[in-house]
Amino acid sequence: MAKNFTNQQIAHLLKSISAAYQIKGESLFKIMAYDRAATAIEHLTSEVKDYWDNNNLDSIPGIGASIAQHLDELFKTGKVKHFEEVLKGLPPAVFELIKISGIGPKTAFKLCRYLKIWDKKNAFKKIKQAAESQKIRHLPGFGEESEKKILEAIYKTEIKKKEKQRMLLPYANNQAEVIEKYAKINPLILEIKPLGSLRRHCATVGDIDFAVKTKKPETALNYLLEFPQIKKIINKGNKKATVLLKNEIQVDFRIQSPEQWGSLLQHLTGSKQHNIKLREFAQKKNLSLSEYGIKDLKKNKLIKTRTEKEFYRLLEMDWIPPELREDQGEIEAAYHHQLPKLVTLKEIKGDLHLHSNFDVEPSHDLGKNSIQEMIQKGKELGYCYLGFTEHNPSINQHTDKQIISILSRKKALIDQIILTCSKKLNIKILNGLEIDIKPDGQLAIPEKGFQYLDYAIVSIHTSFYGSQEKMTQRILRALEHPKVKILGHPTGRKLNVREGYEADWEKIFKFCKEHNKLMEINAWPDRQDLPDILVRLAIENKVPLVINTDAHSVEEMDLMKYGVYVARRGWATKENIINTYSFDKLIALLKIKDV
DNA sequence: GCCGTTTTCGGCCCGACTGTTTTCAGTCG
Repeated sequence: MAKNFTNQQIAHLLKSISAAYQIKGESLFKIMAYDRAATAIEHLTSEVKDYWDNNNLDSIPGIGASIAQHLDELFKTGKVKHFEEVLKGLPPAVFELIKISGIGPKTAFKLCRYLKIWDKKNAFKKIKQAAESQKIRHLPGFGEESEKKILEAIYKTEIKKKEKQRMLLPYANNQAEVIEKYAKINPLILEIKPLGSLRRHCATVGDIDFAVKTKKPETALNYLLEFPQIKKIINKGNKKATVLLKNEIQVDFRIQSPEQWGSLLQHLTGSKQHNIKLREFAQKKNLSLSEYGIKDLKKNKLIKTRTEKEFYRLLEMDWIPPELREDQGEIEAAYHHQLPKLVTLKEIKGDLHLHSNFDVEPSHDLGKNSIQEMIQKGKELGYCYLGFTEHNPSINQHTDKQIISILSRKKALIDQIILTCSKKLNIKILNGLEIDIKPDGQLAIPEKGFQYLDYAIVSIHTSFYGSQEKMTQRILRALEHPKVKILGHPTGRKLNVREGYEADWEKIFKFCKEHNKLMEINAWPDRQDLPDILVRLAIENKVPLVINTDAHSVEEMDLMKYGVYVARRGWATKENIINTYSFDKLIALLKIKDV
């Protein structure tokens, strides 16, 4: 009987082995190999167990014959003899303590040994007590400073555990703008740019990294460190500094001259995996890459680059949009000049998921603004069409007849608006509805109600936690209705709140492709759903996509860019995104009758 | 232990900062 292990568990196990080897002084490359295998598994989009079921564990990058064999044993028997050997004699507490930032394997081992801590349980607490009662400073190799650092790291880890949250992208964006504004007051700072996951437009952001262009590194850095919102300077050198803001956000500043600006941008944008792959690639050409430039190892000469484009060009590559820099094939594509032309915000021609304040008496939120106000805003955004999709009237509080009556009233209003306002503004209007998918896959309006709609979005808003098979069937059943064109916020995830539900996406994608149903990329900050990884999978399966804001007010119609970012991270081009199409092409594709 | 557009052997990304130590190891990104 095969045992099941999650990717998280396996990654942690491999990390522990890597740490154990580090303590035991094994070869550095073996340590790295295990560490890489662990990281690869953390970033995997499907389950390791599925690879094992298909007998292709070693197709995971970083996993070769040896680790594959160990994992095979793990799935078969639930344990690995070789790993047990490696971990033998080491306190399990070590693998808890390395979770504290600043404590690595060797430090953790020393602490466990000197303080006689063995068990995993309470390891954290015991270290904290030792630090608080100033016992650590007297241990060999430790001092007052390191004790203080350990204690601070523990407090920080405790906070993190409690909050355990990364910032949502729009929030991080706003925070970064405040710092940028402060920096730009100083004329010695020629340019400042937030990089890292913020520049790659990841859904969530951990720390904020800034690159700072200046000819006066010391003065510029000192000025930045006087930013009034800084609570504490964590570390400071000649070239970089790390600070903690009063709102607990960690910010890194990295200083560079204009001559080496390009290489710094590249270096600090990451991702780590992208940079590692890029440097390996460069190595084969006898080049060594760093934040300082490209070093020709034969001539022992450093080539400096002012721009990022130049940096990639010297590697014979096209410039890679930051959203793609995740080591998911973008380096190879850039080298062969086959990068996709990613969709842009400018190319978006309409928004098909909007909630006005027309009172459909729904069970979920009503919008704040009138249909007319939202049309006005759509015009300002340069859109050609809009779709109004309020939630369905609540089924508990209405009879079928009442629901039909509400829908017919809304259609009458829309028809009237089309005749007046929308004609005048030359913007097309579609009359839609966002309909709940009931637990059995039925839709929450009576069949007769559909005649008043141009199209429907279907979404799950309740009962998220069924089995994968049940959820898949539920979604497929809901998509069957001919008026249903879009699956709204498909995975149901809420960042920092809940995971999405389990479903067989390949199966759903296949259905969508065959029946021309659109998968939504919902731009709402805590949804960003479909997630980027599934966007890519959907595109590979030739599923048409639509980017919608789900706006409940005119202001929220501005959120479209965050949906575009998600699409770009999923390698989407204009052709993949249906709301870059003209209105005629759109209704032809969706088989929406003349409107 | 992994991996292959020179390689199935012999390489393996690169540098900043810190603390404790007397020149560097450990950790991080």
